[in-house]
Amino acid sequence: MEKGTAARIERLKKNGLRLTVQREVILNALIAKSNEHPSAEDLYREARQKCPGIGRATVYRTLSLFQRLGLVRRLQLMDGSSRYEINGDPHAHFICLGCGRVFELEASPLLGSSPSGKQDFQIFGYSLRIFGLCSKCRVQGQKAPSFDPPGAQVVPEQQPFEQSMG
Amino acid sequence: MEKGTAARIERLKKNGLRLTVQREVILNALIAKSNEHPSAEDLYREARQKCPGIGRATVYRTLSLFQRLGLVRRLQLMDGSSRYEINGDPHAHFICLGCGRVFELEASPLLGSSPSGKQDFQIFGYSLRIFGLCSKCRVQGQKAPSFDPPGAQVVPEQQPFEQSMG
DNA sequence: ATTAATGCAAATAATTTGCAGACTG
DNA sequence: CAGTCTGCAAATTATTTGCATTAAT
Repeated sequence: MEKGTAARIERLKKNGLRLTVQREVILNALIAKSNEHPSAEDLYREARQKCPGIGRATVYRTLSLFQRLGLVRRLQLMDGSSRYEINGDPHAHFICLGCGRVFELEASPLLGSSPSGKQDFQIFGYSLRIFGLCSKCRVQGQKAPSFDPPGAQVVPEQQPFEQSMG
Repeated sequence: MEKGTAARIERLKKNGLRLTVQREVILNALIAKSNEHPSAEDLYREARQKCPGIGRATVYRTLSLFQRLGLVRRLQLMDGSSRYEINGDPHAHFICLGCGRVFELEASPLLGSSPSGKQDFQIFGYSLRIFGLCSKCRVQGQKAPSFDPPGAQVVPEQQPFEQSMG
């Protein structure tokens, strides 16, 4: 059994949910691949290795369940697709617009104070995604693309455009 | 012509793109509805008022174009759907898990320092979404739901589950 | 035994694409 | 005019759902 599996299965049982082969296989796939931030499809393919008859619907249902249990966290990419990771400490993500890889930023570089007591809102959680180019995708000495000013959430597609207002 | 339209149309022309009725209508719909954070479908319906023959494909293509031009910003909700807003100053969003409304947090309460010089990454932009309940959706005196610890990106669905590891 | 969970296939939903014709510069 | 844009409809993609069957407790 993979590391960390036991406590998580506990959480299933505590809620009167059943432990099935499929759930265990998906959980283990998640644990094994968490830092690769797999898609549902990735997990489906991985799960199939151990459990060939498993269906996509089960993977989606299980991921949704795990999410509600707080076992996994869903991360949405800019293209609308979703990636999953085991729910550990909250952290920010760096998403490379070049290769699409997701990096974890342990220290949450942007976070000054914790999110509480603001406005009239009751805050449960947050998602901080930082977009840019990783070292491999960044060509040395190349200047920052002009199409994507800080604050914009732009995915480059075909040719970048001129943006200056002047 | 709506306020702010002129400068934005400039940006179109600067890039050798054509100004069409459809683009102008969509731009104006965006300017008018920006703080409601409309969906593509919302904008499609709005655009239809002024331009009945417009097709959804045009709305999507135009939004994608405007995004690449830096005119609009796309915000993804937790259910995977997208909302759009005119690209002004970068700011955080508060997304109410109760009613689904999106609020702007001008001051970006979580942001301590600016995102630069970290790791090996070249940072273009970021997206900070905070999830919780707005004042209307929060029942006075009701305790925070147990299903969603800070850092998790969980949408409540049906019954919440117990999460404690103990 | 009960009743939740699964697999399949069909249904959704949101968005994208191919293409012939319409319109802008 | 030339080339960009549009509308339509069909195609994609990711995900959800209905239902009969299987399996966990």
